[in-house]
Amino acid sequence: MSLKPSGEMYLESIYVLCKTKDVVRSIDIAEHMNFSKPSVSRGVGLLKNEGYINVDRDGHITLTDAGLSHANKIYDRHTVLSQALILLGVDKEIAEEDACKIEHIISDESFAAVKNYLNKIKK
Amino acid sequence: MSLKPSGEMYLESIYVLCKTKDVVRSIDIAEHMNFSKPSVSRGVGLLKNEGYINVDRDGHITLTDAGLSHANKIYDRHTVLSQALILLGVDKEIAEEDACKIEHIISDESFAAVKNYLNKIKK
DNA sequence: ATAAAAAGTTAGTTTCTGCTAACTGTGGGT
DNA sequence: ACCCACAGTTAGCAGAAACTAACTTTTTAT
Repeated sequence: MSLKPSGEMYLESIYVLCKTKDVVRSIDIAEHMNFSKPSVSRGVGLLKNEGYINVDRDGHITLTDAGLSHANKIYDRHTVLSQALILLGVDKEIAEEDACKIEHIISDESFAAVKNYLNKIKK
Repeated sequence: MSLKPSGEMYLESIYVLCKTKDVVRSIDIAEHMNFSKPSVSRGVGLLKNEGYINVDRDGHITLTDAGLSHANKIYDRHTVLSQALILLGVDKEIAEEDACKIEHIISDESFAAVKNYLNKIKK
């Protein structure tokens, strides 16, 4: 049972929310992603079962090592892809949206190539 | 009821098959996509209902104007995206696979930007 | 203390898109 | 004429991932 696109999205949201809030709950994720509470409840349950997050009895969510490393990977993809698109002249808004979709499906190889290109250009 | 990723894939396959065969049937699509006959049967039925293809009583499939224009669009995306990735150093095989996935989800704006970049570089 | 608001869960629905099993229909070869 | 192979369809299953409605449980505020 590997992480699916939707699981990655939840993980990424948790990661982002952790940076600005001291505590992350399901409801915060629901608001951030604009999903219903039951959807998040289910998503969070899966991530917990798969060992990517911990949920204490106050409903406070934290990333495990596996969760953090995966979230880092996805977040890196998000950053690099949106930056690359912006560099090509795409509006920030749209670049973000597209990065959100592409980050889950692009292969490691292609992503590495894009990242490499971006790094070269930035100099 | 707009075209979903899977519908776009069927359309693209039909388009590609049309270029090498004089007649395209469901079974040809099934072989080309490595899908079962019932899956293709359903997919073809949807495309027909939505007005993207015509199927005559011999089972011969042709693209309508709407179908052709959509197929052209997707095929263009496929070509441009895979070329762009190859240019960045990605293996042809992997570039093709990634293009297949990205072509359905990238926005018009981002695609235009990539295409523009590719055209500039090619000169 | 009690009522209301907030958070989370359960149950069941929907949509998408693949699958298998089993059927129908059609055309060719013997 | 008869049987088989090929093409296509029907019916039903599976699993991912969203939703609503309707709980329960917990927290807060008067």
